[in-house]
Amino acid sequence: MVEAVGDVRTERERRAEHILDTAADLLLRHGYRRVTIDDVARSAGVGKGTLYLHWRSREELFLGVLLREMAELLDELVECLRTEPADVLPHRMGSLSYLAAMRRPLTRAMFVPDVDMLGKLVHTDAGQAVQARKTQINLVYYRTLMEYGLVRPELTLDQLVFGVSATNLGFYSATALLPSALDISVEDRAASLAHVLRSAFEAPDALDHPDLTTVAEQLVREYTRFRDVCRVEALGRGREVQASTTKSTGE
Amino acid sequence: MVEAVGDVRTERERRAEHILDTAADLLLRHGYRRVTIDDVARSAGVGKGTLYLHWRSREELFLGVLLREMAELLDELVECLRTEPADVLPHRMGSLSYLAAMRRPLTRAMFVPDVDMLGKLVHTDAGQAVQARKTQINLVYYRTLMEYGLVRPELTLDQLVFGVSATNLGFYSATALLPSALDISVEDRAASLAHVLRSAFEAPDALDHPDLTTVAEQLVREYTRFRDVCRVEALGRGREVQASTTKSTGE
DNA sequence: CTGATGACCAGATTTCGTATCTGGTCATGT
DNA sequence: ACATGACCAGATACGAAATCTGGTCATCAG
Repeated sequence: MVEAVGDVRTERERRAEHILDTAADLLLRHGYRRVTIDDVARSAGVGKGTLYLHWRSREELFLGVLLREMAELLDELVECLRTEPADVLPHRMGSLSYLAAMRRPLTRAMFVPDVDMLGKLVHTDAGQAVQARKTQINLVYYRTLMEYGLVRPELTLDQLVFGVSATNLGFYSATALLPSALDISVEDRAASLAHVLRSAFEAPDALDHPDLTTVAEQLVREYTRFRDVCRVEALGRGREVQASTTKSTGE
Repeated sequence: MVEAVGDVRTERERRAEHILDTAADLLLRHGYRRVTIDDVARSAGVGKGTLYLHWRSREELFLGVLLREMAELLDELVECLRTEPADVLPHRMGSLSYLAAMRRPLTRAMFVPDVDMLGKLVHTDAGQAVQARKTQINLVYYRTLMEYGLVRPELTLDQLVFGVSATNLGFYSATALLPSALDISVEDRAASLAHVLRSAFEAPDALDHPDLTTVAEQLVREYTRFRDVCRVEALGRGREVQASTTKSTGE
């Protein structure tokens, strides 16, 4: 087993971050379809092969960009939860997520979805895997809310998950699909979403719930963990050193 | 002016309906992209030119199919409203519409939207015009509800329109975009939509409102009128007899 | 004379072979 | 040990020729 020197590891990370910065910039300016590996390498000032030292394919590289974006978004949410525990409530979480996602072009494109910017990226198998992850963390969220009685007691978990997901989907898609949505400010749209989520899914007395802080802390823990996973995966595993020739038995 | 014998007019209509039947069948089986004007004419057993006696273009013909489908859907809703005035309430209307739309492959494709079946049809200018019509009739519906105090009093018309539209959009899109939606029956999805619409937009005492029957009747009138417009437009205006050469002054 | 028809045409679409581009590898250099 | 860019196969873009199809209208039937 190799215990690398701290410096080396950090250097790798810095480079990976820099490449992601470049890729994000190009992605934003030209769209997934038009940005080539060579473009990214040249703009980042590294050799093309170097990219493959971090990510196994073009797809993984750009997925890394998206993952890092998600991580930043999670950071924002965690920050909110820390300063204001009541933000765990579905209607607060919902509108905060909506606003945060809409503020960032890349996440907005991801949710809307902007086919011109991200193209087929989200529809690849790896892209679906990311979506699945998001679903998974959401499930944790819903389950926790339910456990602590913050949602309407008459709802089953399935009903909650489907209902909230469908509702959110509608508001996210509205930007692109409802022409009338353009006449309404983002804030008003977020407020509308909050209203729907609160009245349809939130327990009436949720705001006065005694365990609000506990739930918030628990969610902060979960989200932080998930954010870290996203961060790490964003930087790429590179080509796993596969002991092919030498049967290195751990030395 | 020509007052045609009743028979002739009916004959025209019968033919138009028959052509629409054929077109609908082909549309369902092969999709908009693949069905040609010749296919429809041949299958319907009429000359190609005959189609242009009813519709000005291929696009209008297939839009006719959709319009007739919408008319049938409206018929269903009107029937519900007649037998049960309480169905005017947003949550009832919402789930009834959802169920009716999902039951019919063509309307489902229209709402979902199934890009393979309808292709670019809905995105043409004429297609957008149909959408605009739908928006318009919806506006009438919302305005009426508001006028009679059947929706939450704190909501403005804009908030109501946007909120309900976005919510609906989410549930309609869920079929295609949320993988988890497939594990839930159509009825349960409709029930979920109803729950959201009721709790978010409906006045708490709406069910006991004294004017429910009046509102239902008014809506029946509006919807019937709209349905008739759809029916007529579905059969096509054909080439308007444009007195070009002869200045026919009624003779 | 009215109304239906299908041969006809221009423009759109598809096909298919060629040329270019690009993701990914790896021998080489540092 | 690690970074690099020349290199290659397969994907993609391109373009011209061939085919198809929406729409028209001269012609014909009743």
